[in-house]
Amino acid sequence: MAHTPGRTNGSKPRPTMSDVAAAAGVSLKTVSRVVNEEPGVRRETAEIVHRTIAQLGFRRNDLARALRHGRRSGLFGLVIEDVSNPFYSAIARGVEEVTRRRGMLAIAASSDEDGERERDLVRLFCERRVDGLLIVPASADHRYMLPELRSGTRVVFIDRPPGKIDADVVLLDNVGGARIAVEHLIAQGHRRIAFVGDVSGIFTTAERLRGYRKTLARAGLPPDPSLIRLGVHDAGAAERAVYELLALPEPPTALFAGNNRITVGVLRVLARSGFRLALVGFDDLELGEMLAVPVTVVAYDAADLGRGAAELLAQRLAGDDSPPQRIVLPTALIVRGSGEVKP
Amino acid sequence: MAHTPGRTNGSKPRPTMSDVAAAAGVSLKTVSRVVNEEPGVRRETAEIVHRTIAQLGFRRNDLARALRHGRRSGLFGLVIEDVSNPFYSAIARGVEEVTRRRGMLAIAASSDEDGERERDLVRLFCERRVDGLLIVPASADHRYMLPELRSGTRVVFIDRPPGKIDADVVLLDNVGGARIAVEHLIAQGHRRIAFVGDVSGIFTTAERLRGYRKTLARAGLPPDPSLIRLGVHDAGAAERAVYELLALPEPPTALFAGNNRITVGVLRVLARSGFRLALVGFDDLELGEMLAVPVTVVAYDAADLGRGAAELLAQRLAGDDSPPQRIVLPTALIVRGSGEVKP
DNA sequence: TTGTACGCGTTATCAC
DNA sequence: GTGATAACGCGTACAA
Repeated sequence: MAHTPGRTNGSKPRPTMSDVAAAAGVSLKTVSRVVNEEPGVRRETAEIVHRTIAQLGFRRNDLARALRHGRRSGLFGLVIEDVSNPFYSAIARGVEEVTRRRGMLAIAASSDEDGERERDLVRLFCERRVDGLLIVPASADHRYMLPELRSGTRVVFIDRPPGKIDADVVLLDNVGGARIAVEHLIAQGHRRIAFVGDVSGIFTTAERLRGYRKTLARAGLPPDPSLIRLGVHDAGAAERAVYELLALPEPPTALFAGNNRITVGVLRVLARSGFRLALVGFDDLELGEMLAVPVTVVAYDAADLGRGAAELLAQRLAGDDSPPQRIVLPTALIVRGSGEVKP
Repeated sequence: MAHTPGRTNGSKPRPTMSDVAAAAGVSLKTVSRVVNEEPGVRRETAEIVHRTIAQLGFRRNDLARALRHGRRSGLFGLVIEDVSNPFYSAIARGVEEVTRRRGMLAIAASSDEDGERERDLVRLFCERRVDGLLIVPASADHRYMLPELRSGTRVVFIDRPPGKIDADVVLLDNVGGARIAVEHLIAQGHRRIAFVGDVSGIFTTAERLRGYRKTLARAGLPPDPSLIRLGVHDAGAAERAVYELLALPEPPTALFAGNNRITVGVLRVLARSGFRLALVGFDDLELGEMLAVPVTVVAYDAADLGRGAAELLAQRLAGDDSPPQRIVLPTALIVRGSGEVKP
């Protein structure tokens, strides 16, 4: 028996339009017309074709369809950090809402914050001829995709701007979010407010730090470098950072956590040690109101990031060639208790 | 200017193998050999071709590639209830781990628990000629996909068995999970244990209810229908159900929650009302240990569902034609406090 | 080692 | 209304 890679078992090959045409006693083109609901086919002829299609279990082959010159594949490629992370899966959901409305589909994959993996995925997606790319950047230099862009593949970046190329991007208002967080803590009477963040090379960290500094300055509070802890990558590191801060000669009375992982670390310390420390975190937490320490956070609609980016991408594919846009989505403070502790 | 749907702006069309061949001064087949790393090309020739490819920004077209008879598309189609739900996105992550290892990709989409949407997605996926389907069923009758199966598209079901067809499925040990939950509550001295679950038509609800009943019976505890509340679809409904239970002449002293949404509803009541009620929930909750009421749950690795199903699917595509399998993944009790309240 | 001819399943063109 | 035929970009078989 010959090796037929497509069919492992005794399955019949998929019927094609030709098969349908032969069985129905019409021409290939007539079947095509019926399948694509084009005009110019008599009712009865269409009837026969429809019956034959149902009988044979014919399914149009979108691969062959897209092969035709100039045709779109109807596919978006989505590169996110981790498909199973709620923040990113919310983005995926937002993208799906847009693709669904347009009868398209999206392929999502995880870069795991690895620039090389990001490039691999972009290559894979382009080999599949996705119409457009949606990327949460993991790499710092996106010139590698210039050839793709020249070939007509459009790209919109999400949550962080691209590196060394100019392209559309949909961002959060990181500076504004940091501002409302810090202003809230100042309004509670705090003067020594710490910031714990991820590595400063990450765009969102840098922006949130900028907002933190600017707000302190505007309030006339002196900056204190010992109150800033960067390079904190997970909840465990955040716990250690908090203990260090609390061990200072003049410890902070309030803390602004740069993302949800850090917030979790801080909460663990607060729950365990019983320290009184005001806390506002960036990113909402699921069940935030049901935690032992109900947590006050800077929140936003992550799905909106995906929706906005996908819609912008669709607009580009529809022919919009205006200069690259930078869309900034708002953030809001959700008050739950942890941020209202007095100094 | 003519309407060219593929290129909206002044972008060059993608170079093809022919373009590369022409530019490099070799034949199309030579380029093909180089691209696919086939033997039979001289070093220098390959060099030239590689250079030309880089220069032109050529990318192999996987659509055309898959069109060749018997070739695979290298695509899995994943139908889940909601891409942004942590339970399902964990499954997606598990699937991705398998596809990544094999150089494949997965298209995921949400059925939103709508049987018709599930069928639409299966149709879309088949039109794209995915090699296989991974489905968390939303519909009750899967005979509609028999034609696809006959054509060689393989399918593995996840979390719930298919309806009216025989096929591979990867499940959780729902009965066993219910058993350890109820046994745990019995061991704490409880005699009146309530069950709150979703509609009984859902496989997982029915199985967990079965495990609940069986365990009570084996322990010699009399069944009490008033302690069973079904058709509870969200956290709000769960809250109401709990209040009803607590208002009974002989209220329960313990409660087994059929899924995470219900657990959340119960927790809300407990946090607000201060009632003493032991609780074990099916499905883990994020930050379960940091909640005001640290919650004892029946947990499992959702990613394993996806991994297991995707691996089974790959095995089928590799030629395994043994009878349909039913893989059951274990569950485990995570003790955190809410389940250890005495009667 | 390299090249030619053809087929994959579909759509577009243009004839009937 | 309907149908023959040529693309689309690539892989296979076979010839050179």
